[in-house]
Amino acid sequence: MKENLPNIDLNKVTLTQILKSLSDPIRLEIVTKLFKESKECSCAIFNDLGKKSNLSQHYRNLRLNGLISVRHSGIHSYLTLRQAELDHRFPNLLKAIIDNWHHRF
Amino acid sequence: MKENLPNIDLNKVTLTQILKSLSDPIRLEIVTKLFKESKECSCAIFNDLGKKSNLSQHYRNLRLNGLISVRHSGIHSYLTLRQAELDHRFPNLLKAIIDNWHHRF
DNA sequence: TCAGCTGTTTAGTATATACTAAACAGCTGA
DNA sequence: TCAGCTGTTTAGTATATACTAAACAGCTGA
Repeated sequence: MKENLPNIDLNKVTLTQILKSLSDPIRLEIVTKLFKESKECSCAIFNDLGKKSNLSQHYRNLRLNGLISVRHSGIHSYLTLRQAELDHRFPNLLKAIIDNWHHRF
Repeated sequence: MKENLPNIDLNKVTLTQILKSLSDPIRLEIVTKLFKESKECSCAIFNDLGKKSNLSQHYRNLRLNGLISVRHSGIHSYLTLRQAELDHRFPNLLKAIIDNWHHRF
């Protein structure tokens, strides 16, 4: 049984960490997709964004920077955007970024 | 007479460029200070943030990513946050980031 | 005129980042 | 049981980044 890693304490996550994490197009895409789904999603839905080994590192980055939590169940991994917690620590930030997602290119 | 460089066309600036530029603590500090002053500022007020050669590169980064305009006059350079234009292209983004500036560390 | 000022550019370095390929770990249906 | 699946980790690479020191450009007051 694969252990679920504990969530990062958001009180230790800085604004610049969040901005840097989301300044990568693939990570921004993942987070935006999770936001729009507004529920836990299997990693499988992101496979069109790149190689699995690369995506896995982006999941790790997002987890370590407090943006997502990761749950392992059976063969799959499931990602959840930590939206409520992020809104609590960084009010309006996530929404403002995602609302401007259409200018990502 | 030193030429003033033309401003970057904000329509060509992407969301990820903005986020990456502001993910650096020094640049975030400069932009926040310009926001709070809400007027053109001499570079001199940022000299406590680091070496001049390094700061100059950060000014360049901010200019190339559409965040500031730079005016040269006599011996000094003056920086202006392109707030209205940024708000037009990226609604609410700048404010949301600066409002969370206290969590930069 | 020119010493001394502000800010920029250049060259160089150390570190971080994004990516790939390959090996790997863990799970599950046949 | 085990082949084949999903996703992770490791090793390696190419590029980007942040920084410094030193040279430089342009301006100006004495």
